[in-house]
Amino acid sequence: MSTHYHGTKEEISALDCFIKLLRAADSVNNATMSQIQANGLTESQFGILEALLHLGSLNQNQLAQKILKSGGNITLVIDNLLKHGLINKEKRKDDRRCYWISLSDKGADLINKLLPIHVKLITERLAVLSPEEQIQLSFLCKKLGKGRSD
Amino acid sequence: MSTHYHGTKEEISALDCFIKLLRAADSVNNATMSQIQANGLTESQFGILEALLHLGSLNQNQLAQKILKSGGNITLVIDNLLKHGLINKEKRKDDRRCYWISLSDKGADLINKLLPIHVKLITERLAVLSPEEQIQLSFLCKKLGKGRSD
DNA sequence: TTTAATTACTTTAATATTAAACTATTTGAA
DNA sequence: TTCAAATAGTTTAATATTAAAGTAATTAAA
Repeated sequence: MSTHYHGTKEEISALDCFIKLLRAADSVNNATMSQIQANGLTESQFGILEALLHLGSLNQNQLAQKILKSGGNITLVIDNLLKHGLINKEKRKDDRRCYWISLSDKGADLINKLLPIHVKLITERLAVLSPEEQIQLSFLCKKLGKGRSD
Repeated sequence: MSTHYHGTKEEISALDCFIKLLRAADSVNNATMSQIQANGLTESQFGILEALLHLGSLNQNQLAQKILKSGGNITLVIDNLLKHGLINKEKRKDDRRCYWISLSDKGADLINKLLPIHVKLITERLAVLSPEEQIQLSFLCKKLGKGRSD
């Protein structure tokens, strides 16, 4: 257990920071999952409903960029949301390559019901940090996110 | 686009912080992916090889806890690593419910080759933060991770 | 010692996820 | 105008992921 790779101070600090970052993100995210699952949704499905609520009708490409998933993935998740009657999908008249994806009444009801609880869960979880600490964390994360390759 | 849910200041701050946290974690993580994929591994496979290098032989339960995945998932990923000849799996003599999972020579060579590059990629990515900022971020993330439900 | 509870792992069914190859449509350039 | 390139979405093949139900082995309790 001590023959393997050992890093410099810089590397140890970076790795430590990285693993804590992953765990923290995972941890807060997990706090929202039981709510979502209890309502028969997956995380991706919830993400799409949320985007549609905030942004109105979108095509699949726009959704893919919003929730950072591949086009093929969106096709499938949209399909599952359709099966559950939570969204509408209609071919655009002005560009027949695209579809307008929008919330159905049922979908709008559901996401409007879930979102306040979702926000509350996240807020409670983040409340272990003071307002100043939250601003600090946002700042540091923003800096890290800058290197995005998409 | 303005009929939907609007939160309190506290909620807005928490949501903003949360989304940035997710994006940052995703972003740094993605920086390591091409290395891993270019060597024919998935992220989970890499995680298991890494754990085995650091900790020596483990059973599947221990691996599941290490990489925070379900037991069923471990069964599958172990199976795929076996197909690639990267690990060994042998029934324990003292407890025939368990298996010892360990690195094969091929697996050890691979992870020993990849890990230094992996560490370098993460360190470079984290270098946008000063040492003090990294300590700050670790501290804040640790606080957030405390609420883990596992 | 026999049986009940626990533990380790597997299997199944459903969904997710991606890259890559593909179809259909639109746009733009010769 | 015509055809090449770009764009939107689908499909396929491979892997991941989980919860829940199932099998096998061990432990503990009656």
